[in-house]
Amino acid sequence: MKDMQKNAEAAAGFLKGIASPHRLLILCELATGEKSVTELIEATGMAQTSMSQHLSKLKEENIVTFRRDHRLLFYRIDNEAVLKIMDVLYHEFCEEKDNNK
Amino acid sequence: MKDMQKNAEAAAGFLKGIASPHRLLILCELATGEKSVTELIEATGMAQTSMSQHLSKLKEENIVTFRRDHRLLFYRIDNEAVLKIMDVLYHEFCEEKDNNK
DNA sequence: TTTTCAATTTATAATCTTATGATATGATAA
DNA sequence: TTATCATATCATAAGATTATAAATTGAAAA
Repeated sequence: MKDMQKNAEAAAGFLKGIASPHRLLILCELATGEKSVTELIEATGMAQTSMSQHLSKLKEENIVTFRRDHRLLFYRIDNEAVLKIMDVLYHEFCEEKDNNK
Repeated sequence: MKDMQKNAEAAAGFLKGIASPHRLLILCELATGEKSVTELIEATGMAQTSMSQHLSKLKEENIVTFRRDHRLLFYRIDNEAVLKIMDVLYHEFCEEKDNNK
């Protein structure tokens, strides 16, 4: 069982896929359901090119997929592990702040 | 509740702390209990300077702490969230492989 | 068909990350 | 005290990531 090295590389690649403030923000938006690229841009205030690049990275790591509806591309989260990790992150970095508000 | 930006940055910083094959390997070693830097170097085959830098990054993100015993520094995981995420990663990137082996 | 709209791709410069080698520190054994 | 062991820090070059601007694609409306 010395694929630990290989496993670590795969896991690290996956983590790098989500280890960015912009991509986490995108994922938070998608957590409530699929959204078009335009909607994501409006919701996050990111530049269009930047959004495209971040979505492309999320696709590369098999974290999101999309479907086309007319001119619009609708992205959605397609990864169980990411949902679990977002849950952990929510408790660690978002929930506490609500309480002592 | 528009600290989403702030929360995303904090969470991304934390994720970057573990999003490295080397640091994941270190964390796997520490998952079985505390270890000295020398033990970690032997177990992972990493260079001494590199190990020191990675441990330093893990300290920065409050993922590990250490205690001194004579000349040796013993590091250990000191973060619940990281343990939960490692559990998710294990199921996603390690467990499957055992089965179809 | 041509134009327009939604999105991607390409190119590039700025910034981060990482590995490596050299030096420094701090604790202890000689 | 000095030498040695365990570890950290510093400096630097190579590589990866990111933001931005410009050009490109593909679908559909005119």
